[in-house]
Amino acid sequence: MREILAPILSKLNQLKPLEPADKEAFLKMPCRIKEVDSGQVLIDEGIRTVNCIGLLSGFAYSHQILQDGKRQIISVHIPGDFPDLKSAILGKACDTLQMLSPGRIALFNMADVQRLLTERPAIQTALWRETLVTTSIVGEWLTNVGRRDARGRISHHLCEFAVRLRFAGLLEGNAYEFPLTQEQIADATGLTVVHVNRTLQDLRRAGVIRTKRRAVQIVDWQRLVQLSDFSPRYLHGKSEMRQGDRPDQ
Amino acid sequence: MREILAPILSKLNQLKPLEPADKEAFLKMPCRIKEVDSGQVLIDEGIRTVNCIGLLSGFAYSHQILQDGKRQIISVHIPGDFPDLKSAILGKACDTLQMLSPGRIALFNMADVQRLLTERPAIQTALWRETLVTTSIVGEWLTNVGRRDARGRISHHLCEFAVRLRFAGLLEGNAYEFPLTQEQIADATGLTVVHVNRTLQDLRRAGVIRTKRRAVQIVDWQRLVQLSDFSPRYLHGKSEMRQGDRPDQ
DNA sequence: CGACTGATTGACGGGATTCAACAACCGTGG
DNA sequence: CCACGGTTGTTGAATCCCGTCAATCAGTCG
Repeated sequence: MREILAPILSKLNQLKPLEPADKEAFLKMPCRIKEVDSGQVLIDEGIRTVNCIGLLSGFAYSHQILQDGKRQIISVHIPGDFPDLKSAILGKACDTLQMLSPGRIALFNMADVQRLLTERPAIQTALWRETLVTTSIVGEWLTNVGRRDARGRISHHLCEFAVRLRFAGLLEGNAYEFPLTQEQIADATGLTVVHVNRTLQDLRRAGVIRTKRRAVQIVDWQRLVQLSDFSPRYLHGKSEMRQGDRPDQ
Repeated sequence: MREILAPILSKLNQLKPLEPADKEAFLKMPCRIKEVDSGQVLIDEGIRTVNCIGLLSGFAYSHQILQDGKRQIISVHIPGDFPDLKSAILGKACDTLQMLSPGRIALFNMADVQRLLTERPAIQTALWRETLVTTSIVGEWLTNVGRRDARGRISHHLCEFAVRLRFAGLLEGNAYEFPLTQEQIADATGLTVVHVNRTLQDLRRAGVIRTKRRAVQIVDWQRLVQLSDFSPRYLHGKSEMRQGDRPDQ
């Protein structure tokens, strides 16, 4: 029953091994399933949040907008994530959560979640760890934007996304759907669209990647890793992929 | 008794109101107090952590170093913080924690902390919230580095630091000790030392700030806020300072 | 006093931005 | 089926913010 929640449960279980009773308690929690469109706003900045969202399919992103209209993407969420956990626990959203692609979400009532957390400490630990891994990723993005050039920044994002998908069991080969437009890549990397465009061409010409619409194929994983100084340590994935490992192995 | 732990307890209590029993349980937890030097490394990248650190006095920072020697500072910690909570809960450090100034820390055994967390859920919530506020701050730094120019980035840091000190009860007037050297400011803002130096001169010449050694005096708070598009919302401080408020009011 | 760290300055170069088009691609509807 | 409008991707030229290199100055401490 409730197999639709499988991606979430599987992720929680990766973060902290759950006992059958934990899983049962989680699955018994009331929730509403909702189909959402690409571009749909799930949580808006400044909103008081009463629900907690689990992402079942599709991709989402959190971003902030400055007064002068500039935008920064803070994180990208993949199926299995709780993209607004921060807002939910702190009770106040300070960035906007929006879908990158059509998808499906599960809505939980915060009161139910709070009860679950006290009754099943393992689940609280799992969720806490999820927020910590998120912190870790944001920190890595900060390093990315602060200390790498355009090639490195974009390469790093491509690596990270591949490995995250892989940890979540959503990537088999070396090609995947990369749900960001060039403008969104720009807003995630602190660059401009124009420069992202040129840098992507650069990477293609160098034979490192191939792109087709929203799909990316990694041709030379080693080089991509080298260009971006990528090491998956910070993702705290269970399978402990070593640097230099290819995502398709 | 154990008044030395006051800064930590007070911060926890701000994040989540604690009952006397919570405070008592916290204070009864065994801990070791340690004086630390400026520059001392508390946790190194890649280390498995068995202790949990509370910062009692002085300032610390977390940073990552890339292969080519470039460095990015991820966060600055002030008294009352648990600067390595992430590493402690995830069990593995992926950045380096180092003192910015001489100070004093409290060392707790992770096993004791884990026990406390299950016995006193309010404390777990408080600590969880602390990690969430940290995430929030790192996200704001990301926006800072990704989407603001040098003036904005440095101004933003000055604002943030002032408000954080204020929330922690460590700032009365409009002047404070800013524990970062220009090189460290550069590593926090994704700039170079040279450019930080020129930008600081710029801010001084414009009559926005005054600096003397490691001390900063904010002359024109309004302008500093405007330059950096600063809004303290993301700090989730208890006193809900509105934008435009001056730190000395 | 020397040695060291941190702050400052100048000249020069380059990676990234800006502005302003244009092309390709998409789903939609006549 | 193709015309059409909107989004996304692509290109070129000029500009600039910031980086690089290298040297000097100022303060601190043993």
